[in-house]
Amino acid sequence: MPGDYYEQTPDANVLATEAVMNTIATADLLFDRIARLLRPLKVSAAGGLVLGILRDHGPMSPSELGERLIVTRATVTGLVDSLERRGFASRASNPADRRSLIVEITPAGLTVLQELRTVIHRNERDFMAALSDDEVRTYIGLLHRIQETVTATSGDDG
Amino acid sequence: MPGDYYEQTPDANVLATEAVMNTIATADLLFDRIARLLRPLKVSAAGGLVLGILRDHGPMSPSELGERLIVTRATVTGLVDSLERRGFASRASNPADRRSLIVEITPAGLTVLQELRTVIHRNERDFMAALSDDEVRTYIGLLHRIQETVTATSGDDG
DNA sequence: CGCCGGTCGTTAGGTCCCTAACCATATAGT
DNA sequence: ACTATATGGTTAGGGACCTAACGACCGGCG
Repeated sequence: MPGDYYEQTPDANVLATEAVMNTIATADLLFDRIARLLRPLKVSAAGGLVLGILRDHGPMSPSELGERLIVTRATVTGLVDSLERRGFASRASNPADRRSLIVEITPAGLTVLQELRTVIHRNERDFMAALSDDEVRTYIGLLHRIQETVTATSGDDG
Repeated sequence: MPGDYYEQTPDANVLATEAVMNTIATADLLFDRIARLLRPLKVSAAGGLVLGILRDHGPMSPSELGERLIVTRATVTGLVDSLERRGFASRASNPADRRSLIVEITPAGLTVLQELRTVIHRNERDFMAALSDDEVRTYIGLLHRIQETVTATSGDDG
């Protein structure tokens, strides 16, 4: 079914197409499973990511959060709004720069983060259960090389 | 940076975690590149997917489209709305079942689909350029096995 | 000192996706 | 035949993401 997308085009490279489609399909599957696991905890996957960064690297500005998450500042505004609403993070003004803010994880945030990590770890192992450790290592190596290639590709649409 | 998410939890399996995080990161990267390539054509990645299915398998109901895309009927409503607005697809009523509709690709849709496929194929090859054919085959094989495992995982959050 | 470009966070508006609820229609069970 | 249930598409509402533009503020340069 992924093949539905790209067929019957003269310069089609079926192998590359299948690889790309399957990468996206697999990630969607994993992301969906993780989102379902997190739902009872009232945190989104992105929200959990923010909490993890905040806990592991300490309070920081929305801009820095955006850089680490690789999302725009506008997106961070929404994510922090959501976390603040639920009491998992808080915003404080930065005395050193009146333009900027400092986002911090709250005690409630730390608690939920711990639960979240426990739940996810338990399942991640299951997701990769079909692969041996060596195969997982090979898999990760291939992903890294693809990432490098894609990152280097500025995107020639001509 | 993917490691930021899942650290310092007793039962952490670093290898599995890294595999999951990298899968999602790689897919995000690929998806983003594809979305950028498509933007000038005024079609979203999802919209392109719909056009491809419509062209390769003929007119069909929104429900069937949803099954093929693995998205809900509600999502299909929005996608078809968007395609219809741009003149790339059309809705007709199904004489055999008055509840249901038949979605069809228009000539303009066929044109844009052809452009879209050409642009994407050219780039897909580049994305996988760092890997040999054998490596791509190995990669696809690993993805398939992960997909099967994850699909089989009902999601035990206990 | 004053201006001017750059950065900070937010808002506005848009897309894709979801769940839940709705109405219209179809079909099965009695 | 009539009712119960299931299915088809839409709507309503929400979340994560984007781009573009805004007001507030910082820093450097003349």
